[in-house]
Amino acid sequence: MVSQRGLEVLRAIVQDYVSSREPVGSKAIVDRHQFGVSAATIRNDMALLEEEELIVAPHTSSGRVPTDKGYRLFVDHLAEVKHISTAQKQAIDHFLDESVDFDELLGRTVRLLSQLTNQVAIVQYPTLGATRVRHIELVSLGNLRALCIVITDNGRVEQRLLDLETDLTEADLSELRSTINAQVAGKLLTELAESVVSLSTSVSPHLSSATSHIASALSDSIQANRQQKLVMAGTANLVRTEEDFHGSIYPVLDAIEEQVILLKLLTEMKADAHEVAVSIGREHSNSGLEQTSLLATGYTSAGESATLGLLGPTRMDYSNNIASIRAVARYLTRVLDAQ
Amino acid sequence: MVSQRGLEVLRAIVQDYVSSREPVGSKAIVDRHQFGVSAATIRNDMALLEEEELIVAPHTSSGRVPTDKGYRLFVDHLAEVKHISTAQKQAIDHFLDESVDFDELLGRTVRLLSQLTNQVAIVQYPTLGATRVRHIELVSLGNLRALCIVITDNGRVEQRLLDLETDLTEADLSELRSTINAQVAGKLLTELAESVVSLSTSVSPHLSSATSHIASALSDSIQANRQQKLVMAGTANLVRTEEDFHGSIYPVLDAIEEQVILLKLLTEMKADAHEVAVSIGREHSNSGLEQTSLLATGYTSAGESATLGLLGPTRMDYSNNIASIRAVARYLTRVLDAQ
DNA sequence: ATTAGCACTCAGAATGGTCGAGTGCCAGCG
DNA sequence: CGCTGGCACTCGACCATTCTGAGTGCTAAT
Repeated sequence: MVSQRGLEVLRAIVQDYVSSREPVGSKAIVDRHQFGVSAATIRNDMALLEEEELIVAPHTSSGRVPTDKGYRLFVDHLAEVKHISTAQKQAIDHFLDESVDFDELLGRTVRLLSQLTNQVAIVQYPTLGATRVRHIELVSLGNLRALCIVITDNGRVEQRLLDLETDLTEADLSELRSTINAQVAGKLLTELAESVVSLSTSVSPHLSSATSHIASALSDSIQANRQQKLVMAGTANLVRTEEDFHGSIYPVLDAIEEQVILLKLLTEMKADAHEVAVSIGREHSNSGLEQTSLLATGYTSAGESATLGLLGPTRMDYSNNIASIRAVARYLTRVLDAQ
Repeated sequence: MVSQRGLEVLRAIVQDYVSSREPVGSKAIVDRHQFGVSAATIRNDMALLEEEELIVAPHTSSGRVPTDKGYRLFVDHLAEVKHISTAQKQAIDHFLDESVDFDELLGRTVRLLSQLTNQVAIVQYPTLGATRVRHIELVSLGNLRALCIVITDNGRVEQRLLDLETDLTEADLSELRSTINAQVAGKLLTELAESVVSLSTSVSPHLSSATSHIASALSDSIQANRQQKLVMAGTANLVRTEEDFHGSIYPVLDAIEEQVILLKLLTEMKADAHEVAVSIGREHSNSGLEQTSLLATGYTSAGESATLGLLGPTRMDYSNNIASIRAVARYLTRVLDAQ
C-alpha cells in the first residue's frame, strides 16, 4: 500500500517532471523538497509507486516519470487549487473587453486562453435551442442565389446561402421579407422552419417554391448548428512542446484538424458549468491523442451552455491550466450571460 | 556568362532539390536528366552559376542548393506553367460548392488551398468600399448593451457591440430601427456613419445619445474593416516541413500570429487579379520570414477585390503552388462575383 | 568546348570508451 | 519495523576517433 509520504513523493515527481521535463530520481527529490528522509527511503517509496503503476522508469536506471494513472491521482487528490494572479486577471479583463461582437469575443477568448496556458485552446459555440428569432433578412445576390440571415434575440447572427429556381425581384423579396417576419418574430428557433413552411400558401403563388427553399435552408441551418462549431487557437504551442510527444506530433495535428474527434471528446466529457473535467492520455482511447490531456469546462451564453476546452501534452501544468480555464470560463459567462 | 545549358542545369537543380530536399551534385544531375554531357561539364556550369550567386554549396564538397536569387530566376523564366489535374479541379468544385455563407466559403477556401499545396493558405476579406446598406438591425442584449448588425447588398454581414448609457425599451428600439433604416437603405457604407449622425435630431430626444453611439460604432466598424481581416489555415503544414527551416520555425510561427506583418507583405505585393505575385525569402526583408516564400493573387467579390495568399518554405514547389492558388482564386471569383 | 583522371575536403555514420546518474538490495541501526 | 548507508550494477549520454564516400576543383589530353 502506498503511504501518505508516498503520495507526497508522487506529487513531487509530477511537479518536478512538469517543470524540468526530465525523469526525476530519488536524489533530485531529497534535494528539492524537504522530506527529512534519505534518498534510499524515497527509493523504497518509489518502488511501491511503480508497483501501483503510478510511475514508470523510461529505462533501467533513470529517474521516474508519472503514468496516466499517476497524473490522474495527482489531478484528483494532490493538485492544489491555484488562484490566478491579479496580473492575469487584468489581462483577461483587458483582452476580452475590447470585443465588438460575439464571433470576435469567442475568437479572442481562445487566443487569450492559449496564451495564458501555452496550450491549444478550444471553444464550442453555444447551441441555439431556446433562443428566439428577432428578424429575418433576405438579400438577393443575383444569379439564382440569395442570402437568408437570421438574427436572434440574444445577438447571434446566422446566415445561409440559398439556391433558387428563379431569381427574385425586389418586390418579391420585400413581400417575402415582410410576410415571413410578421410570422416568425418571437418564435423559437426550433419552431422556425415549420413556421415558414406554413407560409408557402399565404404568399403569392410564384413565391411558394422560394418559401419552401427558405424553410429547408433554415432547418438545415438549425441542424448544422446542432453538430456544433469549434474555434481553436494556439496550435503553434503544440509544436513548441514537441519534445513531449514520443514519436511525432503529426497524429495530434491531424486529430486537431479533424474537429469531429475533438467535438466528440469534449461532449463526452460532459463538463458541467462549475467544474473542470480532465481526461488524461489513454483515458480517451485511440485517436492519436494518447499523449495528450484534455481539460473541459462549461460556460453559458444567454442561458445556452457550451464548452471551453484546453488540449496539451499529458505532461502539462494541471494546476495552472485548470485555474486559467476556469477563470476564463467564468469571465466569459459573466460577459455573455449578463442578466 | 551563364549559357543556355547553364540555365537548364539551374532548373534541374531547383526541381531535384525541391523533390529530394538534399543538395544536388553534378553526378545526380547527369543521372536524372539527359544532358548528354559528362559530370565534369556540369561541374563547370555549376561553378558559373555559383559565381552568379544563383546557387551555393552549404559546405565545401557537397551538392548545391538554389539561392533566393536562383529561385527568382527559376520562377521568372524557367518554371513551366502547370495545369491542375481534373481530379484537383473536381476537388475544388466539390469542396467549395457546399458552402452555406460567405464566412464559411472563405474558411473552406483556405482549408482547401492549404490541403492542395501543403502550405499555409491565407485569405484577406474584401473591403466594403462600394457596397450599399440593405438593412440595419438593432438587438438589445440587456445590461446596457446592444448589438448593431449591418447587412449589405452583396450579402456581407457585419456586427458590432454597443455600450449604451441607458437601456433601450422595445419601443425605443423599434423607433430607432425604422428611423435609421428609412434613412440608410441603399446608402454606401462609407456614407453610413455620417448619415446616422444626422438622425440624432430627428428621433425622440432621449434617443439622441444612443443614435450617436450607433453612429460612432458604425464608423469604427467601417474603419476596422479597412485594416482588413485575414483568415489562415494549414499552420500544421509548416511543422511538417520543419526541416526546411534552418534554425527554428518559431520566428515563422510568431510572424504568422502577428497577422499585421502578413497583411503588410500581402498588400505590398500588389497582386493583380490575373497574375500570381511571388516574393522569395530575403526579398521581403527582416520579419522572421527570411526562409519563406509568399505567393499572392487577387480575387474579386461582387466587384470588391481582395487577396489570396500562400506561405511556405523558399524550397517549395512553385509550379504546382502557383497553379493551385491561381485555380482557387479563379474559382472563388467565379462563385463570388457572379453577375 | 568537353572530358577523364586525380588529389583533396569534409559532413555524417560508425565505433568504442568513459562517466555518472540512478537503481535495487542488503545489512545494520534506532 | 522503518530508516539509512553502502555497494555493485546498469545503461543512456557524451566524447573522441576513425572511416567512408559523395562531391569538388584543377589539369592535361582529346
